[in-house]
Amino acid sequence: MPMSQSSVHHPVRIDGFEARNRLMAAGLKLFSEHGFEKTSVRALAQAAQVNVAAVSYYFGDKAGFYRALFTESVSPHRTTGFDDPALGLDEALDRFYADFLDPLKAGDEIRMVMKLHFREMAQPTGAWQAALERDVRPQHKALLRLLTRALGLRRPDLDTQRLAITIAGMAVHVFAFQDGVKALCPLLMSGPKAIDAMADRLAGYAMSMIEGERQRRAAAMGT
Amino acid sequence: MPMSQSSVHHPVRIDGFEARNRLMAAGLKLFSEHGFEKTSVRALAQAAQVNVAAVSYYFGDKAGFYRALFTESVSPHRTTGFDDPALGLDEALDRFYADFLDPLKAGDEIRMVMKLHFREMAQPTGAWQAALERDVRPQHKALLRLLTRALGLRRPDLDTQRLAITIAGMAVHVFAFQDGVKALCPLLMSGPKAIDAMADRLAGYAMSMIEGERQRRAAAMGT
DNA sequence: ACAGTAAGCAAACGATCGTTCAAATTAAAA
DNA sequence: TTTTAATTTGAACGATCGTTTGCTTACTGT
Repeated sequence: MPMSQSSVHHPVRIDGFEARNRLMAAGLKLFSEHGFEKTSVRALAQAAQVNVAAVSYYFGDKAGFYRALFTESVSPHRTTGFDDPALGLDEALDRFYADFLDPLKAGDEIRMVMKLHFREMAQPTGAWQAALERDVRPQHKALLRLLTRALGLRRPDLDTQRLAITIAGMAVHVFAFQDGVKALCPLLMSGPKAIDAMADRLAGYAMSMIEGERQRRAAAMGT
Repeated sequence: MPMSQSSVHHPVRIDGFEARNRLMAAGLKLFSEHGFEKTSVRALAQAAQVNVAAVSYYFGDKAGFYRALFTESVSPHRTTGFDDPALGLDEALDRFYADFLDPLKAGDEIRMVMKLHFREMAQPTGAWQAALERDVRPQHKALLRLLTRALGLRRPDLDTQRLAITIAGMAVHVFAFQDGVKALCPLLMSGPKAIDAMADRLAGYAMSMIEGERQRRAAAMGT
């Protein structure tokens, strides 16, 4: 078994971590490209230029390797503080969508992490459920707070939930189906400026939706 | 090659087409549940109560079986005629979302077909690309026509594309991530009445978005 | 009645998979 | 230097996979 930290009395050599890191990089690439099943341990070892037994040596087994890769990867969604009461509703939504779509402009790594995550949604192995509770749920709650405040409610109800799910879903959609979007209209998601424009439009859509919901509630109140 | 006629006298032996149909049913269930890779030919044969060789016999090989299953399955999205110019915009959107979300209320079969399709999106094997051109593209064009008319344009531009993608995406989202939605808020998608309510809200959201886009265009025109 | 054919079946094949193991290698510790 | 432990290695194992192969059964047409 590999040691995880260098002890004072018995320092270990650091070469081992490099092999581990190379495996992680190769795993992110291959798993996100071909999925868990179609990626063999031998292909991983060859891509990382390590021995076949390295996966078992460092991660126990293939599934453990995948789990480590999934949990140790940077969380792709980093929309923070958009529900700050000091922000106006339009500012909050602008920040939300800008932060959410930002990884689309970034390099390969984050995009590969995203692909891993969305693969998990369609074929949950349990690793995704943990990520949902840790990453998604808090953002949903924050969005719920923002909407509850914007609609002048004391507590979120079912319609607030519907609105929150849909507002977040618009951003998730362009992430998950960017290949399909590119097939339908290639210009929409190509280049950082197109991404920014999309985020801007999404924020506008959300504003309209919230305003419409406000009117719908007022009308329902009247009857 | 299999040929088959129904026997009148001694229906002891199973008709060839029945074995094929049983394989299709089992394949839809297992493939949508566990994916292509994790579904073995032996598991398929056992579930369909046929011999292991039946898959090769009727479909050539496992991949051919999957392809046949994917293409012969009923197309899950059947939103038709929502872009009829005789319909009002609100009526058109109502019909669009109602038709789109309708399969969520239906039995297991359509739901399994949907799961197959969304699996394909995350891990395209080529079968999905064909379905996109055949099923998705026409609906996108129809939605584009509807929006072009609603916005008073002569031809759709990039912003019209963004609007169309997003409006359709709201419906796709609740389909593709219904498990995630259920994890976040179980009440939202449980039962036919909840589905109807969701479709109703989505139509309202889309109306608000279109109205907002109209105003944004008018404002942009003024500057 | 008898050939012809579609259908069903058990068994086996070759390939690939994930994993294990014992020996070899390396570098730090004593 | 010797000792010790972490790492690397190539080979092999057992299991499972998709597919093929003869062979038997059941039915049809003449």
